[in-house]
Amino acid sequence: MLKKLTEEKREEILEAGIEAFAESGLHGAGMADIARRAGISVGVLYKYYVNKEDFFHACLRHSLASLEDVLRQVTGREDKLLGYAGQIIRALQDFSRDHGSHIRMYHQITTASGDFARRLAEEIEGVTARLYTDYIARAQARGELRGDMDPRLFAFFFDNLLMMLQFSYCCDYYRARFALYCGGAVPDGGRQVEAELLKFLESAFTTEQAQIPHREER
Amino acid sequence: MLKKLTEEKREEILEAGIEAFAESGLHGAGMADIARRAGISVGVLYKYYVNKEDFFHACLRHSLASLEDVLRQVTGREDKLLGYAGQIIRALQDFSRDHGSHIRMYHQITTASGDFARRLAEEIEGVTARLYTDYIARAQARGELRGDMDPRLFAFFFDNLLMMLQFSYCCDYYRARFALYCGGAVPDGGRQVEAELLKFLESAFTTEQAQIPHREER
Amino acid sequence: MLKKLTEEKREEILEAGIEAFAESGLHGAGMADIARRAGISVGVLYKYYVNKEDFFHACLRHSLASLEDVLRQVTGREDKLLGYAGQIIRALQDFSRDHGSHIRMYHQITTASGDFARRLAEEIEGVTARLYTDYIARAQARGELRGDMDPRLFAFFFDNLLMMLQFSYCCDYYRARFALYCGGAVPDGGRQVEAELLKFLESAFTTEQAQIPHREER
Amino acid sequence: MLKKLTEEKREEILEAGIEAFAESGLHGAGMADIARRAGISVGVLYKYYVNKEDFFHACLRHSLASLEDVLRQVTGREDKLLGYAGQIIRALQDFSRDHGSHIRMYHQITTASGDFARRLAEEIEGVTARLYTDYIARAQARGELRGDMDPRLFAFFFDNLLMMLQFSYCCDYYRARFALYCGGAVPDGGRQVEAELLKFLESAFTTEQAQIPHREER
DNA sequence: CATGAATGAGTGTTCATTCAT
DNA sequence: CATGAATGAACACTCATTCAT
Repeated sequence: MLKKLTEEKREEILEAGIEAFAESGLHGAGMADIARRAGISVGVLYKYYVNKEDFFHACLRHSLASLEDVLRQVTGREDKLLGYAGQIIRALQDFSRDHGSHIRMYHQITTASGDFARRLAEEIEGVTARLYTDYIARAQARGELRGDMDPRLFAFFFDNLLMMLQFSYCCDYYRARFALYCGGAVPDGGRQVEAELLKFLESAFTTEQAQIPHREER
Repeated sequence: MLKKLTEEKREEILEAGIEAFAESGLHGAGMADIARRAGISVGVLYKYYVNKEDFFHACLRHSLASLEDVLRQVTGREDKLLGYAGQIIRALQDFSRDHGSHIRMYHQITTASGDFARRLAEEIEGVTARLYTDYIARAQARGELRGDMDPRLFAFFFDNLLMMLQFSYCCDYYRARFALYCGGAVPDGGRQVEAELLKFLESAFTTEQAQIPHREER
Repeated sequence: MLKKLTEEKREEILEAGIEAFAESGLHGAGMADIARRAGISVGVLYKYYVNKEDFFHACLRHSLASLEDVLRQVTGREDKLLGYAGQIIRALQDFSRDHGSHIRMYHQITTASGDFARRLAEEIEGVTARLYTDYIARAQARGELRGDMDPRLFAFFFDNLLMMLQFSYCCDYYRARFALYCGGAVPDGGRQVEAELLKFLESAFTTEQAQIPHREER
Repeated sequence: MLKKLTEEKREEILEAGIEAFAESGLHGAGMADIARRAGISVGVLYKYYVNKEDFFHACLRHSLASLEDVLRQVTGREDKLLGYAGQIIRALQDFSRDHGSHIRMYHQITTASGDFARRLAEEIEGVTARLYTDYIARAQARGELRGDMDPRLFAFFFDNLLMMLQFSYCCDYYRARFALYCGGAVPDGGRQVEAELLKFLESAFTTEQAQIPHREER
């Protein structure tokens, strides 16, 4: 669709869009503002993208591509859980540091509703959902993880913790919330957070409980 | 701030606001729409609330009050972790079912930025952050929980899992995401999710690891 | 649809719209300009009319109503052709003088195309087309008009002459064109034009030709 | 004004312009669209024509040239009214069939206003106005036409009927209007319309009335 | 010299907020 | 007091015109 735009300029425009959408959401971001950030005129946006929604999708696809790049490097090498999780955590921490606005945009996207939300969720989460579920199921089959868990739900919990970690690095609200727990901004480049999260995950994933405590109705 | 409004009408107005903000966010929700939902005129809104932001804050305070009611009932009785967590989970599941729009509004709020975000986070998360951190620290001191953990970070992880659970019950995006993991909507009234989450938490919180695996630089 | 607007203001708004559409056409006229002419804000227009096209149709209906008022007064009393035509001509001359912008708007409408044009033509011309055709057919049956004519086509020619007369009174282009024929603006309040047009029509409608001249292919 | 363009390309560009102006009017037609239709770039348009209005005038002059060609062939041979009118009608019918967009453009032009309208009217109608008025005056002097008419006004009525005929062949609105009178599209290549119009004209132009009916004030 | 990408003022439409009734 | 009509700034999107390549 793009012809004369250099790849560089194209990226600059998309990054400007991602920043705007990250700050204000799909509805709140203004095309004029995006153009100004990117150093172009509104006309250019409408030359290459049919409308705001189309441009938004282009930003999303652009961002997903770089996210997938990062994940590909990690998920190639099968590993023990701790190594695997540690690599993913550090990869996502890096991604958060370098592409905070992408994470913020994803977070904005989670406020979507209706069928639009469903399509976005599938587009964004589909890859990791399968990735994590499959890995965990395989590791469970190999006997590396506890047998008494539903791999799908545990994968879900795993991803939940990772998502919240990213949001806590990038989104103002979650950063403030993190500070409430730890009394300050994210410390020491995330080293300690990483270590504690790994502890948390290792125990959760590997320690089988003697028996499921029986609970009657609430 | 309110004078002649009956308490009943006041609640109706605030609930209408919460629903609107839950659907569309602070910026997206329309004052005229809110007035229509509440069966009043816009004039009334502006009589009792100076502007949209002020009204939004009133909605938030109203919602926080009912959330604190729920939590108070649970957190009064000190308990073993499993019992404690189980009670909270079920309380939040109930709250999600009965007040989905409140949860969705909280979620919308997490997209705030700047100092506004900080103040909101403190207002909303302050209570639970202290609650969870203190409980966990005390339980750890009693020797009920593992000693090799940072109680603040583990409280943070604990709250992360609970927040995501609530969003996964109430917000369209997270519901769709949950379906990607579990191949359908939230099942059996959340019984199974609750059970698995408790397993996850119990192991994470009680099982001490032999040694923290040493990791060099990324 | 209108509630608080006085009938007076409503008319003022519609007249402002008619003037704007008369000058610039449906596409060329600006809602902001119309609001300014009517002494209101754009918001009012959009409160009472869903969009520009809807407002345009309201203007058209308003204008057609006043046109039909004028025609009703004339066409009630059946008359000999000359009296009938004379009355219509004078009524339309009056209408042109008092509601020039309406005529100019009709003229703008004739530039429509596609199905939109068809619907407009039926809405605007349907009444007069039937009126004239029926009158002429009846007068022909009574033996007052020549027998060797197709009443529908002659009604069509009759209406053509009337339309052009109105345009020649109201539209700048046609006024200038009229001046080319008569060396000045429309003279003496249209008395002479009326007299000559009646002569033209009377002969055309009443004089039967000896034989239709036979013509072969072009 | 044109330099390197072949005559062929020049015509193609002007025809593309005429079609666009015919469809959408001076204001509505888009320069980019015109360039696309003509298979050139917008830059070329602005190389040879200073702006849209200038280009529009070039289109108009081009069209007038071909219209004058057609009229010249007819009006050379002086003839009796019926033959003269018949030739003109058929010539205009042919022109309408072959150059419908030209007629539609003329029609669009009639929506002009102010001094712009005056200049256009003189440019377009000047020729025929003089042509018809002179012919009729001469024929009247020869005793072929009725003596009790104003040749200028009768020429005006004559041209009115011809203009409307052309519009009724080419413009969507007038086509629909014609259908209201005759219950369908223009029939049989216009043969019947031509015959009836000739009847109408012959009687109107040749039959002298006994006395002008005296009319007092309305 | 042709191209068509870039510009940016202008248009239709929405919505927070005010204020006459 | 309550109402909801009126205001007007803001935003998505278009298109005549320019100018770097």
